[in-house]
Amino acid sequence: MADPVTFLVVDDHPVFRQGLVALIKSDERYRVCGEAGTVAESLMALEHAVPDIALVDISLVGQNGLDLVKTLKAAHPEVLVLIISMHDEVIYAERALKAGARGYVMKQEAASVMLDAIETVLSGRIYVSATMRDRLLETMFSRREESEAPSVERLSDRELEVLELIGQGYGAAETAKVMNLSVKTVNAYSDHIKEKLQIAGSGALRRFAVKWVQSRDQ
Amino acid sequence: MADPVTFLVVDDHPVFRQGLVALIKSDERYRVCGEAGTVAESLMALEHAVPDIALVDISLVGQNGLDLVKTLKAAHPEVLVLIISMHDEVIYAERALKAGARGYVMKQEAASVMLDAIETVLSGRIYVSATMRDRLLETMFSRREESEAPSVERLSDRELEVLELIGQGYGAAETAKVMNLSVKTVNAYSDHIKEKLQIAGSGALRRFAVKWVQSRDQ
DNA sequence: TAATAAATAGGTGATATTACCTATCCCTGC
DNA sequence: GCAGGGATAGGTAATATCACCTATTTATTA
Repeated sequence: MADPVTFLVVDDHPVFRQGLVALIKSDERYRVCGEAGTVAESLMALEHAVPDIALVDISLVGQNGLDLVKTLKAAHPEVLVLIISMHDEVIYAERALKAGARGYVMKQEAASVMLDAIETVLSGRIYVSATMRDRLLETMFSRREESEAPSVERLSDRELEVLELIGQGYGAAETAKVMNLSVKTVNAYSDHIKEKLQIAGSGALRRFAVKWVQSRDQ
Repeated sequence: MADPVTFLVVDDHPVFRQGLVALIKSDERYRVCGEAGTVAESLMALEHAVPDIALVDISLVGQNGLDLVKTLKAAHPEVLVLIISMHDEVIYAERALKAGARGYVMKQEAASVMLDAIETVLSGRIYVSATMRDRLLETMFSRREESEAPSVERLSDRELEVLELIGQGYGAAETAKVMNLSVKTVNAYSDHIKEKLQIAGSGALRRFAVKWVQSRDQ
C-alpha cells in the first residue's frame, strides 16, 4: 500500500477534535500526525512533522484562524488546508480561500460530507458547498462581464457607511439622521447595496450587515 | 458488573457528537442508547429508550436547547441532563440549571473535564466550573439589594432569545417565524425587554442587541 | 391560597419601512 | 464633451412595525 496521507488537526474544542481524529482514522489510507488546540501548538506541531493536509477551525479563540492559514502557507506552501468552521460560509468562505485554504466546510455538516471535502481537497480540487460554489462562480463571471461583483468592495463610500450603520442596528430614519441625509437618500443607498450585493429583502440585508460588521471588527 | 449507565447525546454537529460518543465509550461503565441532532430527533429517541443521563447542546439551530431540557424534564423527570454549550457559561449556566439541567460544561473543555462533569452529575451533584460556582454563590447572597438592576440577566428565557435574534438582525416578523410565535408575542417580548433594560425606542433596542450579541460572542 | 411572573397573543391607530421609479447635479475618464 | 457612476432626493402604494392595552393559562413562590 502507498504511504498514508498525514493530517494535522487544529481545533480548540478537544471533543470535536477527537471526533475529527476518529473520522480520519476510519479511513485506513489516512493518518493523524499532529493535533493542536491553539495557533502556538500548531506551529510546534509543524516543527515536529509536516502534514499533507491540515484541518483548521478558523474560530480559534484569541487569534484568528485565517492568520494561521497564512502563516502555515507561508512556511509550508505544499500543505493543503481545509477550513472547518462554525461560521456562515457566505461571510467567510471566500476570505478563507483567498488566504490559501483549499476548502471550507461548516461544522454542522455530516461526517460523510467532511470525508467528501477531504477527498476533494486531496485530489487537488477546491471544496465548498454546492450553494457556495454557485455563488462564487456567479461572483467571478459577473465581475468579468458586468463588473457587478457582489462584494462589499464594489460599494461606494456612502453606501458602505449605510451598510455599517445598518450593521450596528440603525434603522432607515436613524441612519438618515446620523448621516444628515433625507430618509429617501438612505433608502436609495439601501437599494443600491442590495442590488450590488445581490441581496433580496431588507431582513437579509440587516443580517448580512450585522455579520459583516462583526467579521470586519474581528 | 452493574448495569451500564445509558446516555442520550443531543448535538447538531455530527462530528462533535461522534466525539462525545467516543468519549462515553471510552468508559466501559457507560453506554450510548440514543443520538439526536434536532429536538424532534431527541423526542423520537426518547420514545425508543429512556436514558439515565442526557448530554445536550443548547445551541441547537432552529429551536432552543433550553426548551428541550424543559420538555425532557417534564416527560422524564428522572433523566439527568448535562448541558454542553459553546456559549459563555456566565450568560447561560444559571438559566440551564433553572430549566432543570444538573450541569453545564463549555464545548472547549478538555475530555477529562467532560468526564468529570458526567461523573459529578451521575453522583447526584450539580456540575459547573469552579469560576461559575463562585459566581453563582455570589449572586445568591448579593441578590438582596438591587433587584431592579437593568441587566440582561433579568430577562426571561424567551425574552433573551428575542434579544439574540434582534441582535443578529432579525426583524419582528422574521423573529416570529424563526421562533414559531405570533408577531404579537414577539412584540410583547420586545416591550418587556425594553422595560426591563430601561431602553427607550426600538432603534435603541436594536443597537443594544447588536452590541450585546457581539460582546457575548467575543 | 393569593400574588407574581412567564408565555402567549389579540386590538388599534400612528408611523416607519420597503420596493420601485424617476430625476437632478456634479465629477471623471475616454 | 458626453456617458456613467456617485450623491442626493421626491413620489407612491403596500406592508410592517411600534407603543400601549388587555387577557388567558400555567407555574412558582411568598
